[in-house]
Amino acid sequence: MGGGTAGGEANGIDSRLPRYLALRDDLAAKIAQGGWNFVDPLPSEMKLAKQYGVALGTMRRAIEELVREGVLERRHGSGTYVRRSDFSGSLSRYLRFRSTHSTIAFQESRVLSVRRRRPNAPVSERLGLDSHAQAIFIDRKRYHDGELLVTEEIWLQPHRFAPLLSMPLERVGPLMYRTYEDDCGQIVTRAEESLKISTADAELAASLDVEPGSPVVTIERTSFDVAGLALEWRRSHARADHFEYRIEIR
Amino acid sequence: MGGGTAGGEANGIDSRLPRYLALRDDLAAKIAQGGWNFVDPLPSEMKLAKQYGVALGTMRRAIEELVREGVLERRHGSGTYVRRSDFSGSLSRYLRFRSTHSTIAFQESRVLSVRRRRPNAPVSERLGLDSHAQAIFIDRKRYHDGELLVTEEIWLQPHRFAPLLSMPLERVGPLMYRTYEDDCGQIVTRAEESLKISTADAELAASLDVEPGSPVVTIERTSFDVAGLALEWRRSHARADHFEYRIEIR
DNA sequence: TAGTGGTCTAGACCACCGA
DNA sequence: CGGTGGTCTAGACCACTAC
Repeated sequence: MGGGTAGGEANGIDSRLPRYLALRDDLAAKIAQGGWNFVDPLPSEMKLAKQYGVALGTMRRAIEELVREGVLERRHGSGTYVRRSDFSGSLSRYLRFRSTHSTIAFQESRVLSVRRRRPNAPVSERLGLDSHAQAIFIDRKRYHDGELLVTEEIWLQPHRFAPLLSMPLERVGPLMYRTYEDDCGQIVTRAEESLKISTADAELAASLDVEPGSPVVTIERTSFDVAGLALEWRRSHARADHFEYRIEIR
Repeated sequence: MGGGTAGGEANGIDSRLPRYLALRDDLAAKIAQGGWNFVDPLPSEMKLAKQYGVALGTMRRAIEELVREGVLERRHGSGTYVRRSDFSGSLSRYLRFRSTHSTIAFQESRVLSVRRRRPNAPVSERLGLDSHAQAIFIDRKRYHDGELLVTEEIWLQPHRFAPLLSMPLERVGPLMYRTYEDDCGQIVTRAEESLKISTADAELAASLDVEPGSPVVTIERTSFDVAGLALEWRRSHARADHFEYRIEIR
């Protein structure tokens, strides 16, 4: 049958979206729920198309969406896989701390605590939690050449990241997003980041080991999963010296 | 005929690329040369497909590439157009200067000079110029509420931006990318940006009207056209107070 | 109402991977 | 070699825009 005149669906999450978008959402939901792992391929395009009762091209387009979003990965003669995000990167990809001369990434990361804690209103709102609900809170510091460069507070969806509470602290860092994937099955696909310059008050100055009044970079980030749920909110304070931020604009 | 077995091409720029990519490059080149304007639509997909001797779907895919890159824009019942870049935006989209309380974009921009000038080696290299060649140099300042917040040096490809040399200064700003399009026919489609924090030396402090030693944000950017040529390199120094940078990571 | 882009189908051949 | 994704075709109907 040609055109949008539906045939025999039944399982679409959505209603008046184009089929390929409904399919995209359906696949996204399944991925967010851990329906497929990182090592085995999804069913082939052909199988998925038949399973959903759509043409191959339509299924391909749905998959293409998720590939563009960095959620899926195609390997030519092999199959389509859930992507192990090098997104873990964003920071490591975009942030660099210049060690005197050369440009080197972070060296050490230390997680000071992981516990349940009630966030304040703005954080609570960003995570879409009830105002009195608890979240998971992580306190973390980053060093380079033994020098403390970044302090971070990280707030997480309480239900999705419960496994972190019972892990030894050393195992939580240093690659948070990797830990999210491996131990909690949560995949971050998108984030919003904002960067400001401020000066260190006494407390921050002490914890970053700089003079009070020194410039400090504050980065706030909200990270989302495939389905658009805010998984994490974090705020990082970084020493402004040795700091560089790179980005590509399209 | 099915499959990649070519039919009757002849005009493709490229050889062993998929057809839709060769088409993309061909269209891109035509756009970069000003082959189509902003107000009239390109020939319809059907016409283009016939003109190039490919199937409609193949031509659509080529166009889709350029749409994703922000070069073309589709308007449903109307046609496909060369996009007037709101990229002009990157700054206005990502950069915000917080005026005490509210978040407002730039207000005023003043171009101090536009002239030929020989860039130093790093800039020269970024623009892909001979080491002794001249470029076009622009000196610019930006104000908000009468307060000077940004000073900028802008270096441009000498041949492509010659029209700027004979324009009244007031007409050059404040929307540079728009000027590039309207008066020079140059469309920026991509940019790389890097951001650092430094402290103002005497000269910079004077020109930004802050105390020497105050924190200053330095943003360096290289901008490219559809074909991948570096059109512009610029460096901006901004007062760190009232400064915010927002970005989405994908 | 004519023409444009948007969605969907069905089926072909090619290029690559892994057993 | 069989199976997977990658490219390409040809043609249908839908949704929108502009006249």
